[in-house]
Amino acid sequence: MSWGFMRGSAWKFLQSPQYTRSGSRGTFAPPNLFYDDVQDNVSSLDDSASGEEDLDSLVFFGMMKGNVVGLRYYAGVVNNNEMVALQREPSNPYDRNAVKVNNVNGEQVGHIKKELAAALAPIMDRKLVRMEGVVPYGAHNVFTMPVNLSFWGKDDDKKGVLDHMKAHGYKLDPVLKSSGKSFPSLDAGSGSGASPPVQLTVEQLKTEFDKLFEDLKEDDKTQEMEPVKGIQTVLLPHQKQALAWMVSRENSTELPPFWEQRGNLYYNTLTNFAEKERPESIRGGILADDMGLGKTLSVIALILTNFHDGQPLPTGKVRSEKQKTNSAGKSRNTASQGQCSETREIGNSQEASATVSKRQKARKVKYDFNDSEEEWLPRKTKSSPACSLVDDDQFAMALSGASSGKKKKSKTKIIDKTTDQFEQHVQAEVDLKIYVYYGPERSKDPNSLSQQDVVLTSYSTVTHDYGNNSPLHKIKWLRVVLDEGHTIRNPNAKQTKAIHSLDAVRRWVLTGTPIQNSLKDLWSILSFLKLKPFTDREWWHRTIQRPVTMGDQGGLRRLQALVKNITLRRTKTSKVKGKPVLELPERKVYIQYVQLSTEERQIYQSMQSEGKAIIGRYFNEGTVLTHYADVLAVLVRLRQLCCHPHLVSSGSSSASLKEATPEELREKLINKIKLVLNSGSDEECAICLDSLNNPIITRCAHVFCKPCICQVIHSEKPNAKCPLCRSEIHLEHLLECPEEEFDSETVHCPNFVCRESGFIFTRLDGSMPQKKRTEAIQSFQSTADDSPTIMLLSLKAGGVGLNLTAASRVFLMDPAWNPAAEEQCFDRCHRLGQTKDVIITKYVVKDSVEENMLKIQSKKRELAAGAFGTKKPSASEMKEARIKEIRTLVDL
DNA sequence: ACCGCCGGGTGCC
DNA sequence: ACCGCCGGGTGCC
Repeated sequence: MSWGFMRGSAWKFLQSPQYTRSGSRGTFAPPNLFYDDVQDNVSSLDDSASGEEDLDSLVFFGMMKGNVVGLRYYAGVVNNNEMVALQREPSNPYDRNAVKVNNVNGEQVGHIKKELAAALAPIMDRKLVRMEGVVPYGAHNVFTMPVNLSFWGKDDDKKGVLDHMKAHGYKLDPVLKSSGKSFPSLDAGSGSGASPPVQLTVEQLKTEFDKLFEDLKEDDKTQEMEPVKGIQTVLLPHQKQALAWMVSRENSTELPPFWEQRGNLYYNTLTNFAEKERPESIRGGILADDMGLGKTLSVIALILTNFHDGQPLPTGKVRSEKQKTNSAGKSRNTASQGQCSETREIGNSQEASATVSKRQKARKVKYDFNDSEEEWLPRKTKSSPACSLVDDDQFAMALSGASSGKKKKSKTKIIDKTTDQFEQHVQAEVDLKIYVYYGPERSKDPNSLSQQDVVLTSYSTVTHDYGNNSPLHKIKWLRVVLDEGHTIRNPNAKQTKAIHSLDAVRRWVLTGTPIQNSLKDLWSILSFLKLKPFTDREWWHRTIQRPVTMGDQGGLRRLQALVKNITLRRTKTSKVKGKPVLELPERKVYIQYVQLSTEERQIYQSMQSEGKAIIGRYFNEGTVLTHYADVLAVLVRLRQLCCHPHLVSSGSSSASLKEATPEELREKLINKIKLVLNSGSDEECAICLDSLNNPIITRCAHVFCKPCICQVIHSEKPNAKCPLCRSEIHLEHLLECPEEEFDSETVHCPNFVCRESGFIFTRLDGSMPQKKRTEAIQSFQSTADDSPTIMLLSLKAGGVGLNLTAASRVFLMDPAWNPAAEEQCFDRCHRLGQTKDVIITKYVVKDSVEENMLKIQSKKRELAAGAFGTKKPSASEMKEARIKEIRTLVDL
C-alpha cells in the first residue's frame, strides 16, 4: 500500500486551515492512526528546505513571559522546561492574529493569549522575528500555562521589533536566560554532568569543528566481521570494521542518542519532550570514510551479510577457494597489502544454514518478469524487502548543458559503476537480483521491484517519480543507501521530500565529506536518518546548531556525542591496529620550473604588457569586475602561452584569416579547433570557466561552449562581440568540430614529445563521449602488451571515482585555479591498488601567470582549511577576493 | 476556573 | 435603577 504517500498527504491535510476550521471547539479529534503516523513527519520540510531565512545570522532580541491558553482543547502535552514551537495561524476563523503553540512532536498545545498574539502576528508575518518558547513550569495546568518567549532576528530588525512590542505594552528583557545552556546531563550515557557555561572563541570552535569527524575515538568500532562467502573480495581490516559496525547498528535496539527511559516514558534530554512510545532505534548512520577506502564495498558486504532480520542474504552455491583481492579492479598491478596470500575460507556460521538450493544464472533481472522467475519468490521474506542504492548525478551535473542524450548516457554510466562494483565483489554464483531503475523503460510495478534484492537508481529519478505514483515510494524498502549522500545537502524541497520519504528502517548515507560548509549539511543527513527530533530543523537549530555556533561548549559536546554515535569515518591516514588504513605508496609532488625560450618570452612579454595595460586601466576605472570576461581572456591567453604559443590566436593571424577564401577559412578554423580540443590541456570556456561543452569556434578563432556563446550573441544582439577579442561574431559563422575529427585514438598531439617518440597513448577529456571515455580507461588499465603507457588526461575529466592506478607518474602541464581539483586528479592514481610510489611533476613557467597561480593556490588552501564554522563570505567579500586574485595574477 | 467576565434579575431596612 | 449588587452561566484563538 502507498504508505509513504498517505503519510505525506495526511500531514498536508492536518496542516490545512480547513481542518482546523471544521475542528471547532471540543470536536478537534484527529484520527489517531494518522496523527501518530505523522508524528515523525512534523518537520514540514516544505518550510525548512525552501529558502527559509538564514538561521545562522540571527541575534537575540530579548525575552518575555507570555501565556499559553486553550490547553483543554488540544492533545499536545509538554513537560516543565520543555521547548515549544510557535507558529502563526492566520486562517484561524476566530482571530487572524492567532499564534499556535506546538510541542516538539508538532502536536498543538494551545494558543498564545490573544492580546500578545495581536502584537506578535504582524512581526511574525513579516519575518522580522523568530519566536521560541520554553514552558518553565505549570506544564500540567488544565487551562493555561506560562511560556518564556525568546525573540530572535536580524540585527537590523531588532530596534523595530522592540519598539513595536513596546507600543503594545510589552517590554523585552535583554538578558538571555540560558535556556540554551542549562541543559542537564546531555551526552547520552556520558554522565559527565552539566557543562559549565564556557564560551569558546571562534578559533577554538573552528579547531573543534575540524576535529569533529577526524577525532572520533573509535574504541567501540574496532570489532571486525567477516562478510558472507558470497563476497568474493577479501575485505581489508578497516572494511571488516565498517561491516561489523554497520551490522551492529542495523541490529541495534538501543534508544537513539539523547533519549532515555524514565519510568514508562521516553525522554528527550535536549528538548525535555517525553512520550510513551519508544522512539525508533537508528538502524543506520553515516559511513563517512574518505574517498577510496571502499565505502561501496563495505555496504555491499553489509547487504549480503545482514540482509534481513540479522540474517545474510540466502545465497546459491558459492565458491570459497578462489578469492579476488582487494585491488580496485582490473589493475595491471598485483594487489597491495600482501593479501594475495590470504586464502583461508571466509564466511560465518550462520551463512551455511541459510544456503538455498536454487541456483540462478541471471544476475541482472530485466524489466519484465516471467513465470520461471516466479520460482524465486519463496526465498523472499514476507515483507518482500529490497535494497535501494541511490546514486548521485555528479556526472550529469558536470555535463549540464550538454544534449539530453549525452546526459542520460553519463547518468546511466554512474549507476553502471555501482553495478560493476556488485559484479566485481559478489560471486557470480550468488543469485543476487539487481535492477536498475532508470530511464524511460523502467518498470513502474512495485510488485516486481520489491522482488529484487537490490534496486539502483538516481536522485533525479527518485525526485522525478515522487508524487507521480512512484513505485519507489510505495515499497517498504529493506534499506535505503544514499551514495555520495553529501550531494543532497543543499537540495530543493522536492528532492528532499522525495528522498526522505523513501520508506526504510535501515537508512545509510555514504559520503566522504560529511560536513563541507556548515552544520546544515549534517542536518540534512540527520533528517534523512529520521533521528528525532532533528527531522524538524527548528529543534536541530535550537538544540545543536545555535548553541554550537554561539560558542556554547555544551552544544559542542552534544554535537560530538551525536556524531560519534552515528558516524564511522576513517581517513587515508587513520590507523587500524597501529597500521595505516591504507598503506599507499608514497606520493611526491615536485614543481619543475620551465623557462620560456627567448622567442616565447618575447611573445609572452608583449602579451603580458598588453594585458597589464588593459587590466590596469580597468583597475584605475574600478571596473575590473564589469570587464571580468576581458580580464579572463587576458589570463587565458597568458596561460595558453605558457603551454604553447600555437594555442593563442594572435591578432595578426586573425587578420590573415580575413583574406582567405571561405573554404580556406573554414578549413583553418576547423584545424584550429581540433588543435585546441586535442591539445591535451583542459581548455576552459572563457564564459562559463568550465571545460568546453559542445565546443564551437568563432570566425575570430576563439573556442567556447556553444550554449555559452549563443547566449552571449543572443543577449548582445545585434552587435555581439567576441568575449575574448571583441571582434564581431554572428551565430551563422560559428563552426563546430566535425564529430569524426576528434576521434581520440589517432589524434596527433602537438604538445607532447609522445607520438614521435613511439609511445602508445590514449586520452581522456571532457569533450569525449562517454563510450570513448570508458574505452580509454579500460585500455589504459589493461595489462595487454599493446596497452597504452601514457594517458593524456584533462584535469576535469571523469568523476572522482575514476581509477587510474595503472599510472604512477603524473605530469601536470598547467596548474589549475583550484588546488583541490589537482589533488583529486592526483588521487586517481594514488589510491587503493597503487603499488608504486607516485611521482607528480607540476610544470610551472617561471616568471609567469602560472607562478602567480601557485600563490593563489596556497591561499585557497588556507581558506579551505579555515572555511568551516565561519560565516560564508558575502558577495562583496567574494568580489574583493576576486579582485585581489587578479592583482596577484598579473602582478599589479 | 478555589478565577474574571458577562449579562439578566433585581432593588429600603 | 441611565445605577450597584447578587449569583448563575460560562470559559482559547
